[in-house]
Amino acid sequence: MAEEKKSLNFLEQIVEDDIKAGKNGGRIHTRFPPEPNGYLHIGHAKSICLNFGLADNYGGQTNLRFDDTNPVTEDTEYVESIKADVRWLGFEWENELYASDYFDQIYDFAVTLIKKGLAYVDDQASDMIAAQKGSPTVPGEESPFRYRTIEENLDLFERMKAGEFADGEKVLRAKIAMDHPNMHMRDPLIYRIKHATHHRTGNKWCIYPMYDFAHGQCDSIEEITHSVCTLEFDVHRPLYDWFIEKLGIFPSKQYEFARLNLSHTVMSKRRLLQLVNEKIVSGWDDPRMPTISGLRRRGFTPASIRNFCEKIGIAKRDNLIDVGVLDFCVREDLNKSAARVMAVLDPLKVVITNYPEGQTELLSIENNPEDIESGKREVPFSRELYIEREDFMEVPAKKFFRLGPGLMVRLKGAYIIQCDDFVKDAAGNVTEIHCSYVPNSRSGEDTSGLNVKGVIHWVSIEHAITAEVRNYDRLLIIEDSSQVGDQFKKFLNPESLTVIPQVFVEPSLKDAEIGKSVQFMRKGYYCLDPDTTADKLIFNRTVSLKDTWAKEKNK
RNA sequence: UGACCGAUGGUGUAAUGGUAACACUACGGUUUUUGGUACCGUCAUUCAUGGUUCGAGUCCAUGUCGGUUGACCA
Repeated sequence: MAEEKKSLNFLEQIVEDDIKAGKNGGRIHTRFPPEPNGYLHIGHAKSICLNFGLADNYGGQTNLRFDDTNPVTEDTEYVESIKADVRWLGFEWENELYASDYFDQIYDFAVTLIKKGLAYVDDQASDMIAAQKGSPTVPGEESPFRYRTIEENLDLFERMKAGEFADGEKVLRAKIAMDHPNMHMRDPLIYRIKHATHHRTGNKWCIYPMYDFAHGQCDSIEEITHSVCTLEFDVHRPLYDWFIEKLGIFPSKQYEFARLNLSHTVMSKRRLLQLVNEKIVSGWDDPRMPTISGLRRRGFTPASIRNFCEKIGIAKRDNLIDVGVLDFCVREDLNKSAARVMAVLDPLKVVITNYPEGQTELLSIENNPEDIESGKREVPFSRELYIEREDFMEVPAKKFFRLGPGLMVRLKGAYIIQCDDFVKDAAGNVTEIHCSYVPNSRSGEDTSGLNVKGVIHWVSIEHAITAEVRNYDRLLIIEDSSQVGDQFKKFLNPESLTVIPQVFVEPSLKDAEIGKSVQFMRKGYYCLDPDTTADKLIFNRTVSLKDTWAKEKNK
């Protein structure tokens, strides 16, 4: 019995060590903690797969917890989209929770801190507080309000809660050390006044805890064992631990991993929002967006995204993953499942001169050579066809295995044809080509003995239906958007969306379902966009097929 | 210029002191009624220097480079 040793990432290692040491009775409990102020993106998918995966693999549970401590920016619209996206990715949470569920408890935690002399109300304006913070190399100064009595702090904090003060008039701060080398430990703000309506608690509260005084407390209340977050929270960990220790509550532990950076796109919520607000994209679900909803509309499958997250790994060093990896994952998945169909995107008319006028025959073509179970469909063939313009060359290049004067190709699932002649317009463009077919070369019953190298796709003009095609490509022309900051808009790819208003597709596509992926043979994977109407089919390109001829051609 | 984190092929991720591996990309080739898929092959003395050790990618020290961190955001 060959024992295959699966290599562990550093978090799995920690979890296994903890289980071995009997920590928390061997219990594993993680959480995915989005703030409901934006849509989920592929970076969140990495975190979702990590948190749910860790729990799944070690018999644990995962909570979905909305980090809703800032009523000004948060909304239920986002809550709903986040839930839908997590489910679509294939995960089911143990408990649906909200930081706002714990506002009473967190308030009590603050009171506890005040009573221990570890928190105080500061009356200063934010710029004053900021000035007193000092800098990484210069110690901060203590607030003149730092040594108020416990009674006074208790009274003031209660009156903050009661709504006696305006926004910004007072804050509650933890009393740690103004000369701490870690800036986050210099008496951080833990409560602020915001007279705003919260999406869940309405107007019950006018004070709200800050992230640092909410996240770890929620983790602790839920007895989360492994609180996994991204690297930038590393510097918050001493504070995370400080609150838990001073409060004497369940000791959740925080661990940090490197967030996903994807090439040729932007990932920060702020920049994605900018693309939406400035109408550079059509919305959060624009197929060019790295959002889960954008990827879904683009035609990515949940399995392809999960595989992607598995493939890129978990570590602590900064990384930049090439979008090509995502392309690979979706091709890998769709290759097995997507039905093959024929679509001509850039038509060139072909007349089969020796095929009877008015005759039609139905050819039976397999739906997917990778999946015999998928069966066959009937495709109509007739005298006049469209083929792809790029499949004909007036003066064929070396190694061009398609049509040109005197050259032969197989029409996929049909006959072998030979190009006899072509017609040009006044401008010198080829407008149609004349071919003759080999009657005994019909696919599956070929007795011609001919062996042609090229196989091309086609549609019967008489039977074809039309559709709009939206070809998507990478959002940016540069790999690493982190190097250009807010200048990223200067590097938008003008070809991130190319619309082809009218293409010709085989009639079976009349019954295409929204969101279902198909392969346009020799072109790429496409899926029907929700913008589709009764009289207009719209297909999004998920990803093109690999094209080694494109490379050969450019040699 | 403080604190913290990191450094392994073009890109990611492994190797848990004992022969540097896997995937993607790229480049060759085989198969193919998709120039797709599948399959085969090619591409590395682990940032530098010193130390510990029989043995170091791994441990220690110093340096270099990169990242994070100073919102009444999370």
